[in-house]
Amino acid sequence: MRKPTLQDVADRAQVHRATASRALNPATRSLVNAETADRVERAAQALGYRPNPIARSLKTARSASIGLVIPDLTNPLFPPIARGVEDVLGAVGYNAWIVNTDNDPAREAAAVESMRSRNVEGYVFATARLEHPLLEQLAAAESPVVLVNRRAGRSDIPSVTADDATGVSLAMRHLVELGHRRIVHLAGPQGLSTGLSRLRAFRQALADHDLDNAPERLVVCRSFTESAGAEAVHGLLSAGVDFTAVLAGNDLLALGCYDALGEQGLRCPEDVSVVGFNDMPFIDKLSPPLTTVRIPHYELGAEAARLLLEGLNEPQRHPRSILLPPTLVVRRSTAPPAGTTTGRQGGRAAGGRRAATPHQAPVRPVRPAV
Amino acid sequence: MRKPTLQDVADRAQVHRATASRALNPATRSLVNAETADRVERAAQALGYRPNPIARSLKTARSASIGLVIPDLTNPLFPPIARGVEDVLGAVGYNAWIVNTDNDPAREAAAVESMRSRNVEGYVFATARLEHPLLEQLAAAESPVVLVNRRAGRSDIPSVTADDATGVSLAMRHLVELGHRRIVHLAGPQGLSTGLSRLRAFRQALADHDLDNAPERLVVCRSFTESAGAEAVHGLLSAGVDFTAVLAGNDLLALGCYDALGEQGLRCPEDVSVVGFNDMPFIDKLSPPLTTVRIPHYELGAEAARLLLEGLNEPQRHPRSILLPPTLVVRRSTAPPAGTTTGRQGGRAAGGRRAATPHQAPVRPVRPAV
DNA sequence: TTGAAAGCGCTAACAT
DNA sequence: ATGTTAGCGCTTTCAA
Repeated sequence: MRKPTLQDVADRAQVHRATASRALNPATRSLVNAETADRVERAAQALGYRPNPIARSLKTARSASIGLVIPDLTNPLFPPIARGVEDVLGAVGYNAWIVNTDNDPAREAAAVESMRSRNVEGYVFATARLEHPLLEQLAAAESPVVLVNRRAGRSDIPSVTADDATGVSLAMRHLVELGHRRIVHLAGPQGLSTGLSRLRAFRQALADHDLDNAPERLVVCRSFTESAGAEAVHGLLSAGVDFTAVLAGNDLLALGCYDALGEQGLRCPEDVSVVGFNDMPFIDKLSPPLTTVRIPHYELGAEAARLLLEGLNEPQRHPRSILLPPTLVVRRSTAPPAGTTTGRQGGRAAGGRRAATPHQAPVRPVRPAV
Repeated sequence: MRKPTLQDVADRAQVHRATASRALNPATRSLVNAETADRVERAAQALGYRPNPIARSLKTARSASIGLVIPDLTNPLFPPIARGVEDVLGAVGYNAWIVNTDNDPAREAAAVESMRSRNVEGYVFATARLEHPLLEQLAAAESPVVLVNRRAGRSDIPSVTADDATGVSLAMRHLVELGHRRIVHLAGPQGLSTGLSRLRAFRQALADHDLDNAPERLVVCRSFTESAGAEAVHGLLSAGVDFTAVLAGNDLLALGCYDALGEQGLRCPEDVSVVGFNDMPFIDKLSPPLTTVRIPHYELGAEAARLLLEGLNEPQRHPRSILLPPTLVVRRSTAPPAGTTTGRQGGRAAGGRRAATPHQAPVRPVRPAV
């Protein structure tokens, strides 16, 4: 039994296949006599007819699908974004074609070309760098593109990102209210909007709280990875930098921070408080559970998909970018610095969805070792 | 500048487009005069010609892509499998179309139909259940299908899975050598091959080591989730079941086990040893780091892709299934049971790639509370 | 070895 | 309101 085509349906309904096409397409159904349309409908039903999207795509140059470009699916950040994108698209009959670039521009370009040749109607990029020729090129060609999680340098490409400034501000307020004054920032790569904006917000927070902007308490890491975080903290400790808390540019850097502190015999939070960024899956299972700025990744993906669909439907509409509010999730990796007589509750300031109940660490006059 | 078509290339090379097609297709290139072929090649190069896969697919009913059906991308088990599949496929110019089913047969069926209509050439399923009508149906229709991670009840569908029997055996030997005699198994759902085969292997191991097959020390969980694991252990504890170690059906169940033990004030490994299954990302960051049976998920995916490609190229070949060997990764969640005078090294027995160095827990006569 | 012709299944001008 | 016609870009008989 060959798969029925539109011609088969038309034959059975005794109409021309063009009529059958119109009857079956919701957008053109009104052009055809209701009775005829019904007949076609029933014929299609009876035959189990399913339109062939390949043929349709060849004709229309559309595909009901978009490309989702991510660095690497095995980075736990991205699956929730992908699900958000897919769930929104799926609701309107669209699909997402996922590609991993491993941060390789050549792979990215190849993937985009491959998707383009398959008539994807737009792209969601989670790989944006501040300098990003391919994105510039797509934007110049007016390809529908939405950035998610990170932005590009030219700000006229629509994006959906977390409000890093607010996130950093919440985290810093929390630390300051606990009594910390010497806070290190492990900044992410400055070629990424997330790395840059969090660093800027850190500087702003230092100013807001009248804290020293000591250059030695800032480390720009080469990547958002556990090993880069560990390396950074080892460097700080061996340089004898004085600090009681670390604001990590993301959770993986915080993880590396845990590793390095552990190796040096320093305890968290008794000796050093640590705050992460993202609240990635299972990060609450660390010991101690990590205080972190939660970013709603699923919603980021969902909003990005909505923005892209909007762009597809109303191409002339002015591009928008969306900032989603992060929240601080206070867990047990933050506590008053050693030497503090009373830990002050950081609760209200935290703004997190969970109550802020900093672990009351035994007060011990420990300093990061030289 | 319109995208160049084959006709444009043919015009430039002064040949008919059929000739151009032959020249550009490696498989048919030998049919055409070498010089002519070269001319076509250069024309294509000059124009930046890229074949249109949609048109090709409409004509040939092939697509150079396959469907990858997984339950949920946000389960950390699956991204490595997906990468393994994609990397192998990518090397031969194939793509994978990833769909999430959320374990919903209706979604799965819809997804498969959607992929089929897009001419995918085969499927890798990571969602196999022992009873799986859709898989039976695809197998009956001789659609190229390879199962990964889990198998179906009918064993004639090719699959790539871990050798669970060996994995369980390694884990049980490790526990027994540490001195455990009363070991609980948190079994996964018995409708999944992983749940079933690990349970069977557990029973076998009890027999091999002359341990009591006490029914109260077996809990079949409704799902492979943290909450199911916690529930199971709460049940055991409130029923007063006597045990010193837990073999969890997977890492998430082990995680739930940690939660429940913690809530009851029991410590791991001092009071109860725990072994997981999978060695999923970041599971080594738990406190204590989880001893677990490592399954090579990336390789599972890679092998599945190879098997599928093989099936596409040699459809008549007899179906094979592949078992990949797991290894035991001994970390700090396993130790001699309380009351043991000397912890025996379980090293050689473990068979893991890391040396087995069980944490020497202080010996305290603690029992799971009633 | 190459060209001619047909057609994969569908949609959209255009005509009636 | 429906049918006619043409064609999306490619591959593959068939004929020369």
